[in-house]
Amino acid sequence: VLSIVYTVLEMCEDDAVEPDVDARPVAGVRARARAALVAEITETARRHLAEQGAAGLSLRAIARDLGMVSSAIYRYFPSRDDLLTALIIEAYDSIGGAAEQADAAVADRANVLARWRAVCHAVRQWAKANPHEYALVYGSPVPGYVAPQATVPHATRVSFVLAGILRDGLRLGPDAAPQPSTGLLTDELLETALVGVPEEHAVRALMAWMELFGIVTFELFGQLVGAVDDADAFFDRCVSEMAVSVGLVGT
Amino acid sequence: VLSIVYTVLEMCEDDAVEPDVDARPVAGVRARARAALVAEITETARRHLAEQGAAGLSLRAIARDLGMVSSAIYRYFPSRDDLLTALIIEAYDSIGGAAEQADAAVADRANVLARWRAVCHAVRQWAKANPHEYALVYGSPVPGYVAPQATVPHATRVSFVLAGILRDGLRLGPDAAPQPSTGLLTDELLETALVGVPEEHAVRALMAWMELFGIVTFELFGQLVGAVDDADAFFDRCVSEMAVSVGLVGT
DNA sequence: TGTACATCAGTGAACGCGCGTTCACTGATGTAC
DNA sequence: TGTACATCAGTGAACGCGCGTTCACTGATGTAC
Repeated sequence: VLSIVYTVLEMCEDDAVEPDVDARPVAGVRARARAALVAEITETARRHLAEQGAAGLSLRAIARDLGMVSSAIYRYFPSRDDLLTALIIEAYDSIGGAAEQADAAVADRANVLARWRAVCHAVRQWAKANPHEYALVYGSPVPGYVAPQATVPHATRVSFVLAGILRDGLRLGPDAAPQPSTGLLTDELLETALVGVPEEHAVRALMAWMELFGIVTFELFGQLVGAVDDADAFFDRCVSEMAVSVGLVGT
Repeated sequence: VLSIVYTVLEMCEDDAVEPDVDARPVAGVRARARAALVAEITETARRHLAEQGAAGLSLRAIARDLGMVSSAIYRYFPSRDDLLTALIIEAYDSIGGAAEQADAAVADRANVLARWRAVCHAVRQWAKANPHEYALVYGSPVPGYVAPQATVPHATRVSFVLAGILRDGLRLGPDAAPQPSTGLLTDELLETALVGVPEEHAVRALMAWMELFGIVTFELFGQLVGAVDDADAFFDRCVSEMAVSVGLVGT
């Protein structure tokens, strides 16, 4: 079912990896036109998502916007759900990229507190700039839709950034030995993102991660109205508190 | 617009407050039939919500279930949004009631840790038992719908329970003097739920509140798949950690 | 290099379904004199 | 107590709109000999 999506990803990579695409202009004219249209459809869908949310996403409306007939979309996406999957992956990559960029922008790699703060603020900024994309991936599940396994690596990018900062803060090299299984967390987690992190810190790391998204979600979905005056300052304060509880700075 | 909802609430109260309703059987036969039907509609809507989520909520389907014509619903609810409002209020009251009950069930009122844990677990249990209701109030906003002011008091019930426990833990009487405004939190909050709570504790209380719902949301919406093995034990551990960070128990 | 065939993009019509809301109307229930 | 009138519940048809998906088809683009 997802073959199209994979095809798209492959094509995008092809475009990026193959610089001399003009050297063979004959072959793949159709393929390139196809890739361009897939991109155009996804982009239009992304715009509709941003404007009206996932519920208002309609193949017909997208086709209308592109000046084509609705059935033509089926040449590129086998169904609405596959288009949704493409958008979900895009959203995860977008927020994940924002987090990675914010982390990388801190020159002093040893300043884990600055990196932590940068990433948290980047997540919040991204969410505020893309509320519907955020709701698509971190809000209520779309009814009747189950995210395919292919989305997972994209979904974990933010957590890997945060975990990396924590590991740097704890001075754990990439060769750290995995901690014994705690029963609470999966071996998968303890052997990848949180490898070498003691259980106590691992749990608190997960908590801070959920807290970060809990705060962003509550602010974005309007649950803080009437409770918080200065949302920016409040969030900054929360980020600092979380940095302490996660062990990045001493109390 | 919400007059119907108010009418419903009034009626329900009337039924509860007035025990000798049979003493005046003539007057209000129509009114009682009306109240019964409003209740039936809301109940059917609640069932549909539980089964298919807010997106699948349709006046026509509800009318069909009740064996009446779709336009008849408009005798009781002026629009779909008003029905949604009724459901939102019901959901908030349901989870709020669950929290209050869990708190009240702890006999030893001085054992604030036990009360804290009981309420947190009640919130999670309610969410797991009523995922669509939870998503309705704590998930993505329903597109095109803005919650009227009337929902606010129902929405705050859980937070009042948690705040009450915190205030008991800090041994603050009901006559505590409000703390000076911090600039972060609203005066409204500092003068009601968190009256007398020092700013440091107030911020951490809000954080724990958001964290609680962040955890429940992530678990419910599937974000923890692959990271957590024993969800029950993990949640319990989180609740204990939060109790510490909020100042209910010493480290 | 030219031709025959296969592949593919896009069309247009249709299927079958759903929805919220309005409106004129019938009949029953309550109310005032 | 009985009658005239007003209120209200529920009907049935209609408006106007949307959607995802299928299918037979045309015409253009690529491919193999």
